Amino acid sequence: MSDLLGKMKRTHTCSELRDTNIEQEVVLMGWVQHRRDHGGVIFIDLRDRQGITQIVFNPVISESVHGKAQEIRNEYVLGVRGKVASRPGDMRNSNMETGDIEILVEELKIFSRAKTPAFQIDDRVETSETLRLQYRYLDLRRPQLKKNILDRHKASMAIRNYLDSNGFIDIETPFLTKSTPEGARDYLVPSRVNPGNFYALPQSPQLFKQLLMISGFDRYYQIVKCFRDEDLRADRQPEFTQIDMELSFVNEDEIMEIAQGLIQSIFKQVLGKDLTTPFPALTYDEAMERFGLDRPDMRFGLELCNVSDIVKDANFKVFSSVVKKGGLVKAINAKGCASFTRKQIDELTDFTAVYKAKGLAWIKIKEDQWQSPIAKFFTDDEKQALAQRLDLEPGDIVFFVADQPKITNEALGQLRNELGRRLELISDDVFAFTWVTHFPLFDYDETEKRYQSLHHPFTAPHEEDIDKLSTNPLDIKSRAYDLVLNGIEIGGGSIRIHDTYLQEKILKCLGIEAEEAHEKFGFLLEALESGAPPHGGIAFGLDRLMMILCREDSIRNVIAFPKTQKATCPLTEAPSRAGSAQLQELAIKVSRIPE
RNA sequence: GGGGGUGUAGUUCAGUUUGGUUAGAACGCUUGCCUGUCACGCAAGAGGUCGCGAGUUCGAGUCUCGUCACUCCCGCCA
Repeated sequence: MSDLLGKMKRTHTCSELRDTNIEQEVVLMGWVQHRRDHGGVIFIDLRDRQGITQIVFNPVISESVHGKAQEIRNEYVLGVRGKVASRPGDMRNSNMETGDIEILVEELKIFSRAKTPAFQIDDRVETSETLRLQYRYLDLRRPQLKKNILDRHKASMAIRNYLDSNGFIDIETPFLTKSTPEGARDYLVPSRVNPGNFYALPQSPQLFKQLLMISGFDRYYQIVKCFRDEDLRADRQPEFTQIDMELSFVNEDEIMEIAQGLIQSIFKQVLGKDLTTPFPALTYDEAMERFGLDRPDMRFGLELCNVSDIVKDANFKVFSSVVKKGGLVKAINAKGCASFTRKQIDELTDFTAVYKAKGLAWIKIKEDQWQSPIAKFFTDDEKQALAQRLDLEPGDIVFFVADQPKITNEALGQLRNELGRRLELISDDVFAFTWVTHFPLFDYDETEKRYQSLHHPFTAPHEEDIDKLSTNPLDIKSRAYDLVLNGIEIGGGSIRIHDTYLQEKILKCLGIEAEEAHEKFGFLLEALESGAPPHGGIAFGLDRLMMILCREDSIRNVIAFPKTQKATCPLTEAPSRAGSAQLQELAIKVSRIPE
């Protein structure tokens, strides 16, 4: 039988007692982290959310309490009353915050006995993902995961305080709603009272926050769950959290300034780190040109270099024919890496093949010659031009990818990141932010033969580009911006279209007919006609941001109850089959549910 | 949908290349001893469907095929 709490009242946490508390009578409550039974005296590390304090059971103080303490095992939940005692000099533990003191226990309550845990509650012992998720409540007792969750709370408070003091209003938007016109698959929820009809869980509160602008709540925010039924990744969960904001009567500069302040405030509160603002900004075109990706990791150099013009007439047909077909030949000079082995080069070739590059050409620059399978194809003039453009010096190795622009940029951009990792140019302690602006408004979907919004169809184009709608839509730049941190997109937003006429033109360009538009989000179009302020916003992925702040490499480690890669929860065993009575009530034909 | 990695004691792993007697280690757990430890120490002990299924073989943790789970990536998705 367990002891009850009774009149026992916790006076302190396990992190706060110090030398100054000596002789005080205190009551601590918590879990047993370790026990060290010396036959006579028993030491126990008592753990709670805040920390660990050593408690001591000594038969000299109480024979009966010491006897009872012999039963104690790891993870038992205890309440102890006793006196704070100083630890004599060499018995102090400088590794513990509370290492100068200990509690001499006079009264012991065992609130709860615990089975031997499925894994040790200790960061030093790695455990499989399944087991961690199945016993998530034990996993959350471990220091690192606990710290991540507490840091997330700090971030959450920083966000609320900052946005509140900047005039933002926290407004909840519905989870049971209608499909939002963004790319991802929706999670559907059947409606019992409307048989055969479904709600969609929101992929983001996009339409609602625009409606709130039209309502006049000129600064809105929400820390809000969003849902996307797509395959998972280390940085993607089917339900994730956004810091969602929308503002009226502002342009992108103001939004970016406020967003920077928010990030600054989060870093200050969570890490105590002062970030310098404004963050640097790149246009999309510049990011693609220099880094090959729209989310460049700015912690290191190794920039990409376009050499298409130099090799366009080269005897090396792989290069020249690509250029003639409108492709791109770009290169990275890995300074001082001419010592790369054949094996290393092969690994890098395989690496770029993942991103569809057909090959990875290379040249090692030696003192007197170029060592390379392709060097012989270049004239002396071409070699000289390459050497100058790429700043080639003896000891360098330069990698080339030649392909359609999309593939060249992606493959070489990813290779750049890989080289950064391999050459250890990337530090966890550096936080390199950059804005990426002037995204294309559309891209072209080859399979569906039509234009698609890169962001979403409510993103405003730059004013000077509007007349390209009828001539060259792919040249239109949008008023969208992403915030990139260490090569990871942590947020993005845009100025929205607040003009019905322009909105209709854009929808037409996207091939969305009036009828279809009306059916999908007619309510927004109608609202735009009811007095819409100029407005725009931004949303940050809180999980990704916390992942970087906590130096984790998976967002699962900053989410209390995440899902596996198959989108299941080993703890609750969700998703699970529904009973046929339940399905019948929802008017879902049971016979069509696969066994 | 596709490619890679992993799966052996409660946990983390070794053993698989080259099939061969009773499958090991560390931590954890149990019991005993121990009054100053702090990942206490010492001694003894328990603990195995080698993910699952089939096949090859005199013989499979080890080879083959299938399958499941976890994970990383491509596709997909901001």
